[in-house]
Amino acid sequence: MSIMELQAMEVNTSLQTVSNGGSARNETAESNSAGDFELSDRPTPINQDVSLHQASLPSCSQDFPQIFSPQLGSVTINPRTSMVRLSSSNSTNINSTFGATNLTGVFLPPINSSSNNVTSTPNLPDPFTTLLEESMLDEISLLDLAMEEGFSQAQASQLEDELDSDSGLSLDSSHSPASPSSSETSCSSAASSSSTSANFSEEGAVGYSTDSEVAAVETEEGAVGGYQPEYSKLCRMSFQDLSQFHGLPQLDSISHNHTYNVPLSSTLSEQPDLPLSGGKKTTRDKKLQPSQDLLDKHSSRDERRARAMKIPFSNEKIINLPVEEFNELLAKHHLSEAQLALIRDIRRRGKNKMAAQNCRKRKLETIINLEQGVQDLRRNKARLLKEKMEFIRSIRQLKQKMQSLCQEVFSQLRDEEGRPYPPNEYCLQYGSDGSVLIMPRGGMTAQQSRKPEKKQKDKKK
DNA sequence: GGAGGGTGTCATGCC
DNA sequence: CGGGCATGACACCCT
Repeated sequence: MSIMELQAMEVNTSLQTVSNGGSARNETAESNSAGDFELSDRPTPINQDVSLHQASLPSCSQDFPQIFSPQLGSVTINPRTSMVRLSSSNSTNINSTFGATNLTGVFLPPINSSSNNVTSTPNLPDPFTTLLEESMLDEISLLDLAMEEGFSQAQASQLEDELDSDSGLSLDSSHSPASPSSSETSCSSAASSSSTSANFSEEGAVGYSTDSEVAAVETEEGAVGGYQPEYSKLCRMSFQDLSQFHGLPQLDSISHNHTYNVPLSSTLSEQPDLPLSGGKKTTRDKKLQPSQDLLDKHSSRDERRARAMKIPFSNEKIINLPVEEFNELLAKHHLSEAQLALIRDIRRRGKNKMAAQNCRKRKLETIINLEQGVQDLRRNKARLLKEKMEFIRSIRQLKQKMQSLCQEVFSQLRDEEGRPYPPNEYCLQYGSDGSVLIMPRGGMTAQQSRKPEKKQKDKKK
C-alpha cells in the first residue's frame, strides 16, 4: 500500500545534461547509493550487456509488498550525454527495498493502455502479471468455491459488494453464505448445545429411574408435541432427574411408587411363567387386570417381577447399592435361587439401563458438538474467503496505481533528440545496485528502431 | 399402517 | 474372575 505514496510524488522534469559521458559514468556510480532511477537516454546506445545482466530477475520470489516500498522516492534519467532527473522532495534509497528487481514488468504499462481499466491486466508483464494472474485465478477459484459452498450468484456478488464496502466487518454466523438455512438450524442447536452441555456437566449420572418416572416424563413430552431438535432429546434425558419436575402441577397426579414391595396381587400370580430375565415386552405383560393396572401402570417389568417373586427390598436398592452392601443385603435375607437370580438380573438390567441412557446422551452430545464444530469451521471459512476477496481487491487497486505511475514515468522520459520512449518498446529495469535502466522491450525490435547502442552501466545513473 | 424416535434389553468387549 | 461400563443391535412402544 505504500506505493500509494507515489501518487503524491512530485515529479521533477528538469533535465540535467552531462556533457562528459565518462564523468557521467562516474557520477552514476556515485549516485547509485541515492537510489535514483536512471534511464539511459538516446542517442547513447543502450548497454545491452549491463542491462541484460541486470535483467536477471529474482523478483518473482520477492514479497509483493516490498515492491511498493515507500523508499521509492525519486526517478532519475541519466543518459550518457544527458540525464533526465525525476526527483521527489524526499528522495531515498530504494536499494535495500527493491534489491535486484526487474521493474520491466512493474513499470511498463500495457501497450495502448490509456486507462486504468482492470481489463488491461493481462498485458502486464512479469512479475506483476504473474501476481495478478494468480489473483484472478484465485478469485475465480474463490468464487467457484463459494458457489460450491452454496453461494448463489447473487450471494457471491453480494459478498463482493460487502468487500467493496470496506466495512471490515467479519461475516457473522447468521450471515454465513456457506449454508444459510442449515446455519440457522445448526446455530440454534449449537446454542442449545452449550447450555445443554453445561447442564450435563452438572448433572452427572442420570440415575436410575423407574418406569413410572419415565411415564411422567413422557406425559410431559406429550404436552409439548411436535418435533424437537437435539436439545429436546437431551432435555428429555435430563428430565429423568425428577428433581426437575418439582412444582409441575401436571405431574402431581402421577404417583411414583418406589416401594415396589406392595403385596403381589393375584394377577401376577396368574403368570407364573413370567420370564426372569431377557425377553421383550409381550402382550402378556400388558394383559393386566384393571386393578393391577393402577398398581403397575408405571412399574417396570422388573418391578413387577420383583413383586411377583416377593423380593423383600426395592429395585432401587438392588440396582444402586454398592457391591458390598448389596451382598450384605442378600445375606441378610434367606432368598431362593430364583429370587437371587431375579435380583441379579434386575441389578444387571438396571445398571445397563442407566449405561444405555448415558451412552445415548453422550452420543447426542457428540453429534451436537460435531455440528458446532462444523458451524465454527464454516464461519472461519467464510471469514477467510472475505479476507481473500479483500486482498484481491487491494491487488487490483495497486495494479491500477502502478499502471498510472508507469504511464507518468514514460511520459516524462525523452531521448537526446527529445523523442519520448514508447512504453510498448521500452521497459524499466531495476538493477541490484539501485539503478534503474530503460531497456528496449523484446530486445532487437526497439534497438533496430532506434539505432540501438549498448547501454553502459555507469551511464545509467 | 408405515415412518421415525425413544427406550429397554441383550450380547459383547473392555477395564 | 466377577463386577461394572460402553456400545451396537434388536424389539417394542408411542406419536
